[in-house]
Amino acid sequence: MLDQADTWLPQPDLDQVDVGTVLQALSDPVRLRIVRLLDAAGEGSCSTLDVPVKHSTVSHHLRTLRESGLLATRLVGNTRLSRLRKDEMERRFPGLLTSILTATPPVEVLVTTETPGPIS
Amino acid sequence: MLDQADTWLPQPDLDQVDVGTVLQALSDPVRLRIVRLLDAAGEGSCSTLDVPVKHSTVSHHLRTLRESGLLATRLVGNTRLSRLRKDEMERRFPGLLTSILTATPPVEVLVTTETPGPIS
DNA sequence: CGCAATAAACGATGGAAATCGAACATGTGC
DNA sequence: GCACATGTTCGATTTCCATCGTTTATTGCG
Repeated sequence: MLDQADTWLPQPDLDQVDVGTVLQALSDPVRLRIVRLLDAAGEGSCSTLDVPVKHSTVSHHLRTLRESGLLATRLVGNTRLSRLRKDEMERRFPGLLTSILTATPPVEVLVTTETPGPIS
Repeated sequence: MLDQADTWLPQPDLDQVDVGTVLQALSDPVRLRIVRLLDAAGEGSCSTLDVPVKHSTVSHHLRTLRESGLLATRLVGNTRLSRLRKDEMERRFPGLLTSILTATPPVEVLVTTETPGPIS
């Protein structure tokens, strides 16, 4: 492993990835959290990601994210370090990932119903 | 025809909308198509949208999109014209809708699945 | 006042996906 | 070699949701 370059899991060419596939991958709350964690940490593995599901489920989500083009996974010994394909995603879908990662959480307000006009 | 202002269906305040909710709404292919059609046409109703599902299903999707903050629906007679809340979405999630609406379809590549043999 | 048109509300159903546990594979270190 | 840690894969289960047909409500029109 010392004198050898990293090996990577197969990943799709982003030119052949549809934006609907990416949105589908990001629609799951756990996967969205994984994406945010990876953006903050740079890299992460199945066991280091702090998500409220079991390891087998995390593995499934990481596979989904990788097959949708969002992640790149490199094999280091016994662990698999995944990272966001941020630059490539930015070239393929400019502004998409950035807008999601920089999105602020919703404002916590008690009374909410904005009704522009009377209904009945 | 009357001198009365339009009435609108209730819609959420975008400040209280989570980006995950929007991604969830956009993850469905039919809803993504509806969003694109509305972006192109400006406005549309349940019967004018060209989607491959029944009207009741379109109604359900329009409701989902409206409750996620993506659509505003105004009542005109017995029809309901929906439009994208594009400007508000741009302020709440800068770049998100734009990146999705301007996303190019995946590149169609001719892939030879056979082994690279001699060209006969 | 009926009648057609538009669309939402309702209930049911089929299929897809998330989740889990167990089994299996692989690499690490003693 | 053996025990342990890390992850994937498989099968089963369960939950969610897209879809549909029907019904209900409202509007517009004769």
